[in-house]
Amino acid sequence: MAEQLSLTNDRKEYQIAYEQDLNASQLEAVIHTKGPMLVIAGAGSGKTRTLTYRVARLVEEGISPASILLLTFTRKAADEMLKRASELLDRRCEKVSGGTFHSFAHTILREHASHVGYNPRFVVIDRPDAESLIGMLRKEMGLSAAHRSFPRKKTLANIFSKAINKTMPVEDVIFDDYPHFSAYLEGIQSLHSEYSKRKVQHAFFDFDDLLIYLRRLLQEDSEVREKLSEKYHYMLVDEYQDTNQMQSDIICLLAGKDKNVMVVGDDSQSIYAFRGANFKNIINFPELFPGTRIIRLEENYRSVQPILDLANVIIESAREKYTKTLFTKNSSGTQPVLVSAGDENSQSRFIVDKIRSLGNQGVSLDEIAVLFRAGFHSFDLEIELSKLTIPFVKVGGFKFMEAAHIKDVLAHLRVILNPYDRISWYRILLLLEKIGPTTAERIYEAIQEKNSGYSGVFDVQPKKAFAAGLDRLKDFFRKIDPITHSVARIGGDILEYYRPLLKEKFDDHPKRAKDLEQLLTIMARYDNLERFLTDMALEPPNVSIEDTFLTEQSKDSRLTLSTIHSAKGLEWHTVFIIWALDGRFPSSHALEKTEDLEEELRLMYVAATRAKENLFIVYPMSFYDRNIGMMLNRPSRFVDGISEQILEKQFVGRGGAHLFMDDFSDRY
DNA sequence: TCACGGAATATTTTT
DNA sequence: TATTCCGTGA
Repeated sequence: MAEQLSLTNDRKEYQIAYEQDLNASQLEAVIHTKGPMLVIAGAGSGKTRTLTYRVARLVEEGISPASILLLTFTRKAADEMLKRASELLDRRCEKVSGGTFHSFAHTILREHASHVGYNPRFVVIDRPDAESLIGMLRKEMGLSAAHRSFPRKKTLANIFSKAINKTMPVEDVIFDDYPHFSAYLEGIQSLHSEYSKRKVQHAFFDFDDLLIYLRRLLQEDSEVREKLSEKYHYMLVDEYQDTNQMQSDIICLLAGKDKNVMVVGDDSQSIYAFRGANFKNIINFPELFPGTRIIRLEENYRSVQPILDLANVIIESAREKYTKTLFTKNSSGTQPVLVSAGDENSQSRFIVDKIRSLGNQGVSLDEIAVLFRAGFHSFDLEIELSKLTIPFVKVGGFKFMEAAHIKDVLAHLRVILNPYDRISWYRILLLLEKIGPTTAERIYEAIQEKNSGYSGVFDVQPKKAFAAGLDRLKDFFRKIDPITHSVARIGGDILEYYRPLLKEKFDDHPKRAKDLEQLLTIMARYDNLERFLTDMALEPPNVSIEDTFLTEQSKDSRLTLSTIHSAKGLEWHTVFIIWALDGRFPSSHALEKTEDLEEELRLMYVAATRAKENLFIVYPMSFYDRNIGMMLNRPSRFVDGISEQILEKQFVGRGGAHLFMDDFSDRY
């Protein structure tokens, strides 16, 4: 404390007017210098602002930017904060190390992987890659043939990842979350160990491995650990409620002796427990770091009071939490409404009608969002919106990097760097006419036998059926030279080779060809192939496929459809939450376990606190869910029975009031 | 062995 | 909506 005072007294002149720009609690967090600190930041309480100012403050105090490490969950978040800090202060802030846990792990491991016995030339594989590897193994091991309902590869990847992230054996994950697969326990376990083995063989690191290996490195190599904790003398961690055990361990290991760790989060907004996040990390932090200063940010700068009142009521029933009550100085505003619609379609039509009248009041489409529990909940609404040609974006939908055609192109690049990459060879070979899994396997083996990198493919003797296709592939590989050719040049060659295949494979090839052009522009920014591929896995450009296709003007005014998960941290003038039907939200999957139900509750809280001015919570009055064979007809338990004073009730009949839909399309 | 078609299926997913 | 999976015929 004394030290801190002297610091502030010594240098009275600051470029930034901290006292003016921040409220009392924010200021307290920002000027804190030494020792651990936990900031409990309620929704809309200026969390990002606080982090940004603190980065600037540390730099202004004379701390070297390179010794500050800012860890976030998305690259975008880190970039954004550092950019803002630079605008506040000066360009020194750009030198702060910032990024995701995964990209940080990647950087460290590239340098030190060999210290713990790993191949430093590892390849980072993303989720779909991991899934296809699992899919291949499942087939090889004959598991799907033996049992009709053996889990799908996607499910398997989920199970494996969950086991890692929750630090649990696979067995327990199945027992807890997938009891219906317990009959296949043995098969799943042997598949899992095979998967781990193959990853090591191929030097594949999946996302989880990055964290595991980093932790292991820090645990086992004290020299590296000390070097790093010396280097990153100040750590700031965002969204701490969504960290898992591994991430918390990593922070502890890095904290060094001064423990200048600031973590920021909101336990009430923890919504990733299903994949291993442990919101108790936030509650345990002060125990882990004795002497932690705890600061609460409770003043909300986003929503009107009636919305906060509802949010506070919703979260009140959470069992384990840091208590905080959001308030705002903005006390006016309209009440949130619970809307009961006839059926799914009248729910959709209610939204459409409401959007129309909001449009008349001058609220543009990009200020409105429709939020839901699961991706497919918006299908009916999407149809309705398309009918009326109302432009919308669905976020959390298809990712640019995960599209088949993009992955096809990347596969060609990957085998150049890593000729053992079985996933990519399969992908490349299966594109060719008359080559199926069996043939692909044979060719792959033949390539490996030569042990001469990707040029092993030159010696493969093709059968007549696929000779033409394979010859084209060989020609392509002969043409390139990874040493002298630029990334973009190789990319160009791939495209030339791939275009005919693209036309064969996809009906919508013109659209996809455009995506590929875009990919080529991205490649042009890289001079290192390895770098490019890693970035594509770890920090893919955040464009959805449709985005590349839209004109600039239609981009600025589109309605947002989003899962609640993808809406975290965002805000809109008007928010609709649809399918607020008990059994859908909370999901019927979550009804059995208290923790699961609690997470659903927090999800509702997150959804509600996205709204600035208007909040509509909508549900169809009755809906038959064939999966559980039940009629759902009660509103979500999280909003049912809340008094009219907090939550107004409305009814919309079947069909809705639908008068002026013809001329609607002209309006946007 | 491969290609194709149709049916079944689906919680959420920053990396 | 869009994938994934399986059965069928060539």
